[in-house]
Amino acid sequence: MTDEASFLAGYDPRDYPAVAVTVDVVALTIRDGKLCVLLVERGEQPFAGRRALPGGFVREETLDEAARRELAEETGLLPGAKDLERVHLEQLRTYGNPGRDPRMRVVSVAYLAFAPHLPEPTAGSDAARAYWVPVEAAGDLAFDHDQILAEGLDRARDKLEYTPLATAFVDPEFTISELRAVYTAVWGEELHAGNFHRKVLSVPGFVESTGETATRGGERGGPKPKLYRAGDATLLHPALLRPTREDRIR
Amino acid sequence: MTDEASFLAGYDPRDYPAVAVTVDVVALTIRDGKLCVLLVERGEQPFAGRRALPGGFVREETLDEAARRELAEETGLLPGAKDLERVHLEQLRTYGNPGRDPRMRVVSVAYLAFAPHLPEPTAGSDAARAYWVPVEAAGDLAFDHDQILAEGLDRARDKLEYTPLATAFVDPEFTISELRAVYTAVWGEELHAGNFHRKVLSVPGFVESTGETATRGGERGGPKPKLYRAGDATLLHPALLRPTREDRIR
DNA sequence: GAAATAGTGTCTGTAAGACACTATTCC
DNA sequence: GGAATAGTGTCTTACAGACACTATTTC
Repeated sequence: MTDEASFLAGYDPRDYPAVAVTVDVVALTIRDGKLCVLLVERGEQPFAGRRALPGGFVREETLDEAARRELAEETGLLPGAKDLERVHLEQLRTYGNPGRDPRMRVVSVAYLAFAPHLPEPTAGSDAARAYWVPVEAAGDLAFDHDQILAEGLDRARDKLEYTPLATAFVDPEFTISELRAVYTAVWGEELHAGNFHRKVLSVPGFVESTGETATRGGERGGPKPKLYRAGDATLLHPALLRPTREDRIR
Repeated sequence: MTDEASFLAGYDPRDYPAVAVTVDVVALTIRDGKLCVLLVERGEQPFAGRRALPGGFVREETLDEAARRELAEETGLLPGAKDLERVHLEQLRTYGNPGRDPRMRVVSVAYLAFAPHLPEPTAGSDAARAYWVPVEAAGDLAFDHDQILAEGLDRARDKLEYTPLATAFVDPEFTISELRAVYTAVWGEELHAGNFHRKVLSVPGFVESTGETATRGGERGGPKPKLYRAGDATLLHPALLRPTREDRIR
């Protein structure tokens, strides 16, 4: 019993306690100036009728592919659609406490998705029960999804500081004000417009000018702003730190 | 078929492709001024004889517990030992590409462990083939463990900047020089002793003085340094940034 | 015209890094 | 004594945040 075949035989999955692997997606976008998360209303037990993060079982695919597929199914976007390709996806954390799903042992790999304004998902059949909910109104989710959402929000807030993630929430061409609106929506804090403007332009590779100007000013007045697109930086240096809160340190 | 029992029945694990869930641990420590990782020599197929990260199947336990148990088994430390409790453990990332294990679909939750100098693991039977290896000599591992190790090292280097993680690598009472030695070992860069000293003391909650002084100076001379212990900060503010390297930004 | 916004100028306090220097200890 | 280290002082430069101000645009 030393050849490889015997070891392969020795690892019959039925020898081990059954574990299911799922992906759950914390998909964030900004609608009407508010940070929103994509939720689905569960039609099945357990937690039937409760809201939950979109997710499902992993198939013969990578974990990343599973997350993007689930997101496509729940938003009603076609796999391969331009909108979907622009969605930034990254792994958040894996949740696997025994008992987190009453049916069986389920280990869930949570993903974080950042999207510019996607259409309201009403088209596809799978997506019929999915909708965007402002994060402050997104409590009381099924399973341990409250915790997953909370950690996803923390991660998103952190990453705005030291990565150009905010550009994933806006159109390919954007104004500095639109970018600032992302920060205020995600952080829930007002930022000084003038200082923010200078700061963004001073960070190498954060944004680059398109040379163009918007066709009109703001709805309530103001000059036509210049347009920018995302630069080639993957890290912001120096970082764009949010106002320090003592309680984040201890 | 609308009651919960029928749904539970509907989720018989044998309806789904078999997936195994494991934990793998990137355990880091500093020995002789070098950053080292705990590796095991595999005795079984696949990859028999190759070095790999310690790990194993998840049982009826949380993922965190599984990681700590695996670490205990491979280091030969007793579960519950003081040394083991002082090890800082955190989840790194989950790896689940199809084909990463030739036997079957294996999804591995990788953990990062930071330990002060643990004994060389020669005692227990499981630990007989485990040893600490300087990270620069730790290439060519089994499975996708090279990638896991690389991402673990990246994470460790990042976390030294903005968390008091370095204190997890030293004894409960330590000198500023010992702390600096952690930074130089993990970052692989020399740091200016004077500026480092002042910086560490200026960050609120990073270290606190014990009031004591070491019983003797350095091996090659120098005054008796003061002793410190870890403070109550969970984030360093302002952060202790490593010398900026352009290539980390793009 | 009134109100709002884009973008810039300036000042202040804090922090990082370079360099210098003293005092102390080990060999 | 010689060499290494602990710890502090000082100077320069960079940056964050506060505040002010002008120019431009919408209603």
